[in-house]
Amino acid sequence: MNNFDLNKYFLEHNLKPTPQRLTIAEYLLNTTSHPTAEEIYQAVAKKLPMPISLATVYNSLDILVKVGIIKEVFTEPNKVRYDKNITNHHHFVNMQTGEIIDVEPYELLSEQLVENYLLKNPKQKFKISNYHITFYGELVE
Amino acid sequence: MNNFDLNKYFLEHNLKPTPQRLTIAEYLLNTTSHPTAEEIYQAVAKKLPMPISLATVYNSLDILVKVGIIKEVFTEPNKVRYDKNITNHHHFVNMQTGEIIDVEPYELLSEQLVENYLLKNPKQKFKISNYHITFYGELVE
DNA sequence: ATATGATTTAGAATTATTCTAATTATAGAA
DNA sequence: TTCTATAATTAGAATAATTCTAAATCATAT
Ligand SMILES: [Mn+2]
Ligand SMILES: [Mn+2]
Ligand SMILES: [Zn+2]
Ligand SMILES: [Zn+2]
Repeated sequence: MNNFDLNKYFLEHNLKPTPQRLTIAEYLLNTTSHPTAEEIYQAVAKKLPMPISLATVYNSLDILVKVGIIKEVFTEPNKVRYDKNITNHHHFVNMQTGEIIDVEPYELLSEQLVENYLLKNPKQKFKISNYHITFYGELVE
Repeated sequence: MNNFDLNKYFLEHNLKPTPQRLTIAEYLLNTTSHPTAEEIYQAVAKKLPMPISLATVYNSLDILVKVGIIKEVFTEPNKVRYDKNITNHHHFVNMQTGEIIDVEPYELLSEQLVENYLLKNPKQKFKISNYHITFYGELVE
């Protein structure tokens, strides 16, 4: 999504495309990392001509989550990260660096997985609406 | 694990079986819920004859995690929960109540899952040492 | 131009957690 | 037994992430 689309997208969702919101969204859409609010605040503060407050960063992120441009991810204790990748996907945490890498879902397995968990845990009837896998490990080679 | 075992277990791991630690461990071992430090603090304070400090709860929980009597679970933003179930397992979050229920792993699928994720994401070579699934949904019937 | 509501802001407040430094408990040496 | 070293606990301060509050600014429609 480029700047033009972003502006349009905001208007379509009845969101004022303010410089703060646009810069935050643009920053997220141009990174594959999964930054925290603080990291976003630091980066966006440098780009904007006017000062920005951390409250605005949190407000904007909440709004962007609500309209569905971004997602929140919880992979670590006491830290929320934000993700431009809004498709269903999973995360690999590099235990050496802390880096979080997107992992594509495997639909065939996905169906099997949910089915089998339903069978395997018969005591309570779950209706699973979604699930998220966090992989932990390291990169090799 | 009963009280006697617990005492023995502590000694075997060079941990003084203090009333605070024993009461915290005992509380966790007798619940299937996944309580927070604050919930544990409240419960344990009632049981102990002497007062206990929240710092001791956090200290003791860290130690119990380190020796492997309990595990930490992260299913929600900005909240760590503690789990007596130290086997590899997953969690189902009841989105209506917030309740967290253990979900048994399905080993056959598990192997397939890891294998396939390795195949499906060939750009970077992951060495997956473990993974955790959080299911979201509701209970039916 | 003016009014109105939306947005942003600085800073206070809150929540979860960790740190600090003093106090208490305990086990082993004398 | 007393002494002593070390471990454990404590209250409260500090920190980190987030949310709240209430005032200031901005934008839009009259
Ligand atoms: Mn939020
Ligand atoms: Mn901890
Ligand atoms: Zn992602
Ligand atoms: Zn569990």
